[in-house]
Amino acid sequence: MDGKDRQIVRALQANARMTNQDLAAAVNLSPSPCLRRLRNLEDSGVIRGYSVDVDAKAYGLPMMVFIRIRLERHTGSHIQEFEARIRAIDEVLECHLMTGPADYLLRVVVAGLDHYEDFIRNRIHAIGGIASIDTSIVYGTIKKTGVFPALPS
Amino acid sequence: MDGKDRQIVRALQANARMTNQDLAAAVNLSPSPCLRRLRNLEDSGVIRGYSVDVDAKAYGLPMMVFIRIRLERHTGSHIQEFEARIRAIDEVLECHLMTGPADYLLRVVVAGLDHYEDFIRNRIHAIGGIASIDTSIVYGTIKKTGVFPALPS
DNA sequence: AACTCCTTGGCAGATAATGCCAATTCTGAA
DNA sequence: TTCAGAATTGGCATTATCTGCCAAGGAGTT
Repeated sequence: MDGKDRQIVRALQANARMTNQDLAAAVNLSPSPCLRRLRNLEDSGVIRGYSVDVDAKAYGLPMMVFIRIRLERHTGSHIQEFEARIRAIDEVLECHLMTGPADYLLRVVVAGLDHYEDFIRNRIHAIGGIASIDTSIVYGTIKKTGVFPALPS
Repeated sequence: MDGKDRQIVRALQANARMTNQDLAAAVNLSPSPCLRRLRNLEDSGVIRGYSVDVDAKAYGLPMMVFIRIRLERHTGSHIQEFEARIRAIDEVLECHLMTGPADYLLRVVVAGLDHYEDFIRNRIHAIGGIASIDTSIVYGTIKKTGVFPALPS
């Protein structure tokens, strides 16, 4: 992982479907070594996968919610159980373990308030062992980028 | 935006660099109409762009932080100023306007505690008009997916 | 039933990906 | 400084993919 690899990463974060030729041009390499570096990044796990940024409202999921959750017990088995259940819920796009009063922060997308109520009642509360749930609904997104800041190479 | 478009979206969210032929096979279309649908989704803005999921630690940004910010004043000009300044900060990958006691939720990546202190002092506090800042450091990520839940087609 | 509109599938030329090999650059040691 | 070894690069040829065009199929309407 050197400066060139970081350049490749940032170029792809800005447009992951650019052709290898364009990518090579963007980072001042010829296509061959550029592709080899890319495969290395993929094989070594630095690049986890490629995704697409979709307008959730247009797709049919107009409501985005952040949820902070605190558990009643922090023993290993309760944590394992909770995390496994969370991973299995399709509406949960992200779940992070954090410092602070809440244990977890979840990012969730739903089709509306009805769907959200159903989600909380039948998916989250169904897990059990939850001490508190704190919901914040997203009004709007000021910024959303997948491009990392440049590092002093 | 019909069921087929949603299939295309989810397939690409799972692997945005798959070839059009593979995508077509995955959604039971031939390459031609599949590509046309894809171009439609791109041109209509449903697809905002393509990105790559990179291991931030391997890249050199081992620390991820969520920050909740409340403003002192909520007049239009203060809000515009704050949002414009936030958009210009490379370390801020996401910024959402939310319900609840905090106005904004930011997702930030930094190279370490020193970098974070510099970020708060010289980027965030420099904006002015901020009533409170509440930091939560991410210990680990339980789940992170770009794939939307399927909708009743 | 006939018409129209939208979507699809196949074909062909243009474009891009990728394995191989020689040439170059870089590194470390004498 | 000089040299040897290793890693990286660039070019080429083959293979695979993309993409515009046109005719065919299907759904909905009058």
